[in-house]
Amino acid sequence: MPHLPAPATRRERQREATYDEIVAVSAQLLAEGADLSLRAVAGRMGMTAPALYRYVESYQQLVDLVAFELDKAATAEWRAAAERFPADDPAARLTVACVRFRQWALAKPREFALVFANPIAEADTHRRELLTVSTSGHYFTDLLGEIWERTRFPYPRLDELDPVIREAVLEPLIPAKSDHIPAEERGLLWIYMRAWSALYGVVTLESTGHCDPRVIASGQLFRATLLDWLAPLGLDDDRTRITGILDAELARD
Amino acid sequence: MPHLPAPATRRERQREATYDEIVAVSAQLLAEGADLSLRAVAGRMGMTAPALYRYVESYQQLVDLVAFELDKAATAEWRAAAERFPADDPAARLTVACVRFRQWALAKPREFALVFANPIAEADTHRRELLTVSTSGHYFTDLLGEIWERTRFPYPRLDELDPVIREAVLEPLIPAKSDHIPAEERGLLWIYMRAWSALYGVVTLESTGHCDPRVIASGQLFRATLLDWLAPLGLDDDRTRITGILDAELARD
DNA sequence: CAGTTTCGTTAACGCCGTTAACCGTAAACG
DNA sequence: CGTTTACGGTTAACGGCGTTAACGAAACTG
Repeated sequence: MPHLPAPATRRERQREATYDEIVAVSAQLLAEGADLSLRAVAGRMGMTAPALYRYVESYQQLVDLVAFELDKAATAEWRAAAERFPADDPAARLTVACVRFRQWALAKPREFALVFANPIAEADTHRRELLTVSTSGHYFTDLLGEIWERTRFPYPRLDELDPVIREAVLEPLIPAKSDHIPAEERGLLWIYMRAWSALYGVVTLESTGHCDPRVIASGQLFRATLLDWLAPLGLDDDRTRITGILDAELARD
Repeated sequence: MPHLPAPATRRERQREATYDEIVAVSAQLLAEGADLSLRAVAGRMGMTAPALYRYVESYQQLVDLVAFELDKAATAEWRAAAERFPADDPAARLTVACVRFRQWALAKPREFALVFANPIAEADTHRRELLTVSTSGHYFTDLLGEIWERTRFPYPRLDELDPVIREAVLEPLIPAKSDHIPAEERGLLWIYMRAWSALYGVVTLESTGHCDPRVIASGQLFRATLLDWLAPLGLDDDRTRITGILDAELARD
């Protein structure tokens, strides 16, 4: 689905194709356990390394590009899996998406590290921007919003929030991100941050392996973390149903 | 405090000193923002890179060694700060230790990544061992145990735990770790894992910068995460007092 | 003292990111 | 249409990396 109508000139089409190939080859390298390097990518494309500098201005930018695309592709996978449940059941969808997120992180720890554990320096504005356009972030935020529309779970009013947090939810770094949420409801974003922090924590812990492998294999830590969030999201009534979906999804490998 | 009485022979003493210098120089390099490399370490010691192979069998092992020692040193710092509160106030000590852990992670993200975000492959037994001897892990476990001795907060009985988790808490990977906890009380370790996962999550999120910098600066995400754990640890009565300590410690930079 | 182990050296291999100089060809333009 | 420009590639080279091999001196051991 080409959202950009038609890249007009032939050169631009070719260039776009080369970008796609760079990403594809990079993903392939990572999947094989090799490490991502300009020379390896170029080599597999039948080019020499310096040629890649026509497309990317540094190794770090290649990493960023690949990370962004991996995030996009992975999110599409989770979304597809979640859509086994109807659109009016966002709680079920979020459950499935979280499990798939974890399974992706466990199955592809190198990719996960690239996308989610890649350190971003304080000053680096460019990479921060990429972060705020994160596809997965948008998806999880949307699901949380849809849940709220149904359960109306409580979230802090703006005047209850710490001033700095208030500012941060009112004017996110990239405006486009949450334009659709009216100012009075921005307290929702605080819930999102807190929930994301919990999810991120347990998944990163497991994906990087800083944990007893048996505990990881059991999935209990992840399960318990997710269940803790049913109540805050107003899903107490759905508890047994969601738990069933969660366990079924975990069992699916 | 040399726990090994006297390294006996002169050679062994020299060797030990060289190890210490390797670690010291490595820490120095990291602190300067340079990256850790065999050549850089060797160079600064007035040696050539291959010489380091007499002490370490690979670059990864150098990283592990340095990570272990950084963890030890950092834990000593947090412990020293926490000991501003008396031994019979483990809740206050844990609060301070957690804040100091976070501040260390924010001030030295490279060191934090080395110690806590370094991916450990499933199969790699050697590195797993190092992990289970983690100094910081011991310290936090101990503090949690001391809190339990006072508040007797509830934890799952062994027969309530998932069988895999039961096995994991009964026979930790390295036995020496929690010998002092009687079998019936091993459910405590489950609480430890859950709390550690939450702490690890928010600190990793902040340290790697995958977050709005203003949110990080405010410390609110971290604060909220910690406060959520007061109730489960039976510290509801101490809530205002602990909150005060937490805020004071956060304000201390 | 002779023999052996320990700890360092130099040289070299094959990677890596990055830069500079160069060149054919495809697009853009008068 | 021919000319010019800019794009997308090349080769060569620099400095840095982890790692191995061959070698030597100095320190311990009997």
